[in-house]
Amino acid sequence: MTRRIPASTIRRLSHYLRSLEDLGREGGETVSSEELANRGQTTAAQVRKDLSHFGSFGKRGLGYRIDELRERLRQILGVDRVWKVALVGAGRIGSALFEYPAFESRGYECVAIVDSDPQKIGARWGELTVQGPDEIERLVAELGVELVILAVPAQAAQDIATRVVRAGVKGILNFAPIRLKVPPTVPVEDVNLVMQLEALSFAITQHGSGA
Amino acid sequence: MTRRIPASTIRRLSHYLRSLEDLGREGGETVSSEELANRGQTTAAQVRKDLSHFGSFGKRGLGYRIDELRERLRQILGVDRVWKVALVGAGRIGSALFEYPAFESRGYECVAIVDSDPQKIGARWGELTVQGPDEIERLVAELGVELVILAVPAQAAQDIATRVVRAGVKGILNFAPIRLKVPPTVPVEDVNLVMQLEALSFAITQHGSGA
DNA sequence: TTGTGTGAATCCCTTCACAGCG
DNA sequence: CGCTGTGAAGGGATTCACACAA
Repeated sequence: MTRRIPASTIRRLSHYLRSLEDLGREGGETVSSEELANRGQTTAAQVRKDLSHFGSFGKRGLGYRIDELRERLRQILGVDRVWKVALVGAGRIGSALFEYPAFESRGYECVAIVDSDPQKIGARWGELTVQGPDEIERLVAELGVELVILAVPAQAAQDIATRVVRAGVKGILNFAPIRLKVPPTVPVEDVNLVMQLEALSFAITQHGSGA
Repeated sequence: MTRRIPASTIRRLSHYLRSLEDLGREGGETVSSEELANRGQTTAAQVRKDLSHFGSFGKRGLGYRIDELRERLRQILGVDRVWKVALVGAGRIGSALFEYPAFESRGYECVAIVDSDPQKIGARWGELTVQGPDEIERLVAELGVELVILAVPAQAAQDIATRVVRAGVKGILNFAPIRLKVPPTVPVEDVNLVMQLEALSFAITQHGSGA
């Protein structure tokens, strides 16, 4: 049904959904593409074009009904349901994510925590107990884990990735600074803070010397 | 000197620099654009085009000298020096970043930590002491802070951003889920994990229904 | 009149192809 | 030869502009 959608469009859709929330207006009211555009860094035409890829659910002369648009965006992004997530790596990054409130409120439920450090195995994190790495396959299968957040050191990441994919995981949010080799059917999102810092230092350096 | 460089190019340059490191070869040897391409998700032509924006420092018939290319990439990205960073927000994310080893090894030096929680103020983190938010302007000025990592709750983020920019900060790595309003001369990089999770759930959802 | 939906035009990034240098 | 550097061609995403519906 949907054509090939570029990643930039998805990022914007995610942004529109966020914008709807802090709009401070009732669900029955409407928003215009113009308004949505002002909240992201984009244009009204871009908003309409983005949405038009998925059907036409705006009202001419009025705009988009907020609750309708929200529901539609949730469907498109696939967040109109709960995703079961396993956290692999119970270090600093792992614990930061575990406590991250936006996480659960957006429909991502952490159902398992795994770490290889014997000191951590058995520890209670809220309702969960940290499990050893041997348990991964069983946990994925028994709990129906669909997403894995991979927050382990680089040298351990590929092995874990291979194993969880084989166990049936459908997507990976990867914090390890390596390019994971997984089948093309399993999407991987890389979180790369060094890259983002370098984008900053580049922008600053260019700005100074360029102008 | 340099033209308008798209963000995608910068991301790739950052990647090339990383690839040079885990190439496991001496600095005096050479790499071809082909090899570099195989390590990123790109093509040989793309590598050459990316590099050509900044001059021609490859040798025809041979490739690029590794140490020369590394030095050049560092210059381009602005990481051929140490950047002084202040960490604002000493919560989970903050502590994760503080401990992140890649951080310091890439030339980003954390020179100050700030938090508004009275329980945290005064705590020792390595060589540093957590400071109160009133100190921000003074710290930025006295320590010559150039980058700020903003890891505070959304409602506090804009205020901090405005203040550190006024105090002379040149760039911000923003973990708060809002779009910061800052002058166009101050680049902001947003770290948005929810967006990345949504990109995953979109990809998985589409994959299942589309094919 | 207002604001959507959408072909057409534009712009920009990527890829191609090859001249040219080592 | 081998591999870079780069104009030219190609493809995709953004922007424009306007018909049309409420």
